[in-house]
Amino acid sequence: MERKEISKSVLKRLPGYLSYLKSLPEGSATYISATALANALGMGEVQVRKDLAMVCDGGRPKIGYLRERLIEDISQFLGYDNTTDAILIGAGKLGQALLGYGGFEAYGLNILAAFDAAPIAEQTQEGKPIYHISQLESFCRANNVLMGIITVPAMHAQQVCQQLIDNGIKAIWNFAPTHLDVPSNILVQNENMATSLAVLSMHLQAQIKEKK
Amino acid sequence: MERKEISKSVLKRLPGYLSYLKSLPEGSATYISATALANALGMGEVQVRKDLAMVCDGGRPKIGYLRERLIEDISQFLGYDNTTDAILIGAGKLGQALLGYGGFEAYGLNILAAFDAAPIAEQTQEGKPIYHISQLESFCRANNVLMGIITVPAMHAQQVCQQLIDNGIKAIWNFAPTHLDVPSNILVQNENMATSLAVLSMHLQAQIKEKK
DNA sequence: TAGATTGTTAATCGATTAACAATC
DNA sequence: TAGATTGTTAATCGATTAACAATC
Repeated sequence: MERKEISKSVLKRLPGYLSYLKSLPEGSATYISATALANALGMGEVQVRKDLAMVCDGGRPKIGYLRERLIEDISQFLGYDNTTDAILIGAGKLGQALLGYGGFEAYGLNILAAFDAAPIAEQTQEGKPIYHISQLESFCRANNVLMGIITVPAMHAQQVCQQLIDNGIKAIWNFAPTHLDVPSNILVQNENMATSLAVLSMHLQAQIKEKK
Repeated sequence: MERKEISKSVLKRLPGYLSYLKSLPEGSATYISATALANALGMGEVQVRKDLAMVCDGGRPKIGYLRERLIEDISQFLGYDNTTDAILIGAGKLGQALLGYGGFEAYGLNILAAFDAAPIAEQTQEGKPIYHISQLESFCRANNVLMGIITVPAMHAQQVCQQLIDNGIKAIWNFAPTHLDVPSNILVQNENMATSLAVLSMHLQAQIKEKK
């Protein structure tokens, strides 16, 4: 398989295919067609086929794709098979919820530790260490961490972001509802609840109006 | 101002403008230009101008937009000024973090209560009630709730989703990492962590490869 | 063979960007 | 007036969809 340049829109759909494929019971058919996948996820079948073409080499006409193989290919493409170490800054409610969420391992994400300006405990219920923010530097150097998760209040996010970059972080998952200024080689992925809410409440407004 | 049809992409950018405008200190200039906004958020200025044109009626050439007015217009457009009531299903870690997060009020979202198949407490630390899932129906009827937040494990999400729809919910904020099948008049907004992670880890893979 | 499916090439659609006229 | 800015019209770009040939 030749690895072509992949667009962000395709990339964002891949986890959906993967999770659906994985959710199929053990005894399911060995092969699955793009048509079946598309129907299950409410998408166009051509789109599914094109997306799959990016990550695996070929289904078989009239039969479809080898399910197990497809799972493997997508997982590998998304890097789920080799884990990424990350640290989390801001051990508040949201931060602790993320620390406690066991599900990230399935995505190859391993949160090593949390940092906070005023740690309330030495570790979480699950045993993940919570350090004072002053330990950030030495920890990053020692563990060669590349991903940082920001769950501090918006007010402090930019400053924390800068600290992360200074310590070698290359990718930032930002839960703070604010824009972060970063150099072009650093990637910020905003988990923006406000954005989702905007879409939802616009839909409700339209529905309410319609009813009148 | 004539309310035109707004695209999702524009809609998703509006909260960003709003939060930046609100973050400006009290004593800031009365007017702000699209150019200034664009620079601050790292966007194209034409795009900002076009977006703003959707929600407010006109800035003044050479001067810009009235900052206060812009905040008001975007807030109103996004429906932040009239609150939406919501209920949350699944009072696990993530559910409780969302229940406890005070910031949603600023977005006009009011989570009335949580429901769970096995409630571990009668209410959260913050005093939000946690009911048994069997109470869902009567609660929805009594309070005319239109938005539901799903924070149950993926396995149960579709079933919970159906219950919500049966009880009159029109918009669903889905935190479960799974696809939900719904009728076309119901909106599902997926808060998909896997999607974000895919983008982030792809970036890291590219960086690591580059280094070699 | 007929039919279901894949994969590719072309057409469409929508969103972003560029160019420019209008305004203060 | 000159220059900064707005808002609009046209061009570009990218992604989705449609049409179709290839395959088993």
